Amino acid sequence: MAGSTAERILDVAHKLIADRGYAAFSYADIASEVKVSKATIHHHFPLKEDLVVAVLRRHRQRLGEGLAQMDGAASDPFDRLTYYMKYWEACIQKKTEPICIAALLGAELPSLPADVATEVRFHFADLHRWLQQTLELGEKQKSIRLTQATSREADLLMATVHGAMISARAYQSSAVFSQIVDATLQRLSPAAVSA
Amino acid sequence: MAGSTAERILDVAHKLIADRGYAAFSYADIASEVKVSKATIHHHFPLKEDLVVAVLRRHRQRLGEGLAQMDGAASDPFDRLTYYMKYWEACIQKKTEPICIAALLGAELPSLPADVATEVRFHFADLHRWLQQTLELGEKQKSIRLTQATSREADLLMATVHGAMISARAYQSSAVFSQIVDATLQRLSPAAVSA
DNA sequence: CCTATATTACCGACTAGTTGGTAGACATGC
DNA sequence: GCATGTCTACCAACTAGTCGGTAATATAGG
Repeated sequence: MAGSTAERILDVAHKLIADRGYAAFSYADIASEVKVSKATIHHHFPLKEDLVVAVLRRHRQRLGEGLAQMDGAASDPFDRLTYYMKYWEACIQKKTEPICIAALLGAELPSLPADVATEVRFHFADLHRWLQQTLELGEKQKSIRLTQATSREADLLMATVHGAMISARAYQSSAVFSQIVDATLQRLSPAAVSA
Repeated sequence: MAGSTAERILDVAHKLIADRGYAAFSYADIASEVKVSKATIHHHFPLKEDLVVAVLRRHRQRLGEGLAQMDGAASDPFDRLTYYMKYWEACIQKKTEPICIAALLGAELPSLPADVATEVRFHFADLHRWLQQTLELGEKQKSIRLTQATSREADLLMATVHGAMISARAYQSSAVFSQIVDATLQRLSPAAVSA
């Protein structure tokens, strides 16, 4: 029950979006869970688009903060990537955030309202930027081994993680995700060329 | 206008699912496009679940036929994988089938009716089986280079392709998909170890 | 060949319930 | 007084799904 009503609405909305995507959750669902009336939700977020955009903005801001924090905590770019992936591994395992909502909404993109779609694309751009920068630094410092241009490697990495989230859903197990993360990190590690 | 009414319904349903996922398309959408009444669709597919299960079954059957055909046409497992990926690349580029509906529905899994979810998981299992068999054969014949057990490599491959489909949506360009496919094939190729 | 009987495919009109969204009233606190 | 937050009550539009009925097409049996 922590946080303001608006924040609790965002929390539940985030959870429901992660579960069902855009179309399959309703204001009524949120209302019953947050224990406020539907009208209250409309007071804070007049349109469904507004609500989902707000959820995505918060998600994107948190991502930005998290990545910045990671950049501060770990000097080695390889470690940064490791932390990023292990963070998601923990989320999926503990089911606190079983999938990245931007990945889910990315799949549904053609049917999303324009401003929601824009916000989803911002997330992809943000994540791509961080991944590319991290890979580039790692390549310079020789702590990451690449075979493609950093931009392409960033795309490959992002796709792998998103796909792994979906597979974890399909298999109803976080093990696939862990294995894919481990294999990916091993591929990027300069140490173990053939172990 | 080719095919029976039931087939045309399945065609449009498949297209709409690929666009919007499960919840965001309606019988009315199909009715207006196929130019039959809603009641007609219910006549052929009583429940929405039935319709989507039928779409998935047909999709899975076509996949099976396509893979079997590929196994017959190409003796080299590496070529088979190449054909598989290039097939999707063409679909995405020409927008004939902009995404694998099983991947999209995989992301929406927690909110799907049980029998639809089961059918989605069948698709994952089928594809995994074929990938693993192909990788295993390729490893034996030394036409494919792996660093993990074939089952894990199959999971990695599937996740990469699915994630690449979502990225293509987000970037509104098939280029990302092509690049990811090329990088992946290069990684699996035994020839160019470092080019 | 010619009825009688199913079966299939289709439709307009309907139902019960849900959807996102609105209007207006009532608190609470600055 | 006025802004903020919340509520009940409401709405039009849409949802999946049903109903009763019609036309056409088989499939019989005599």
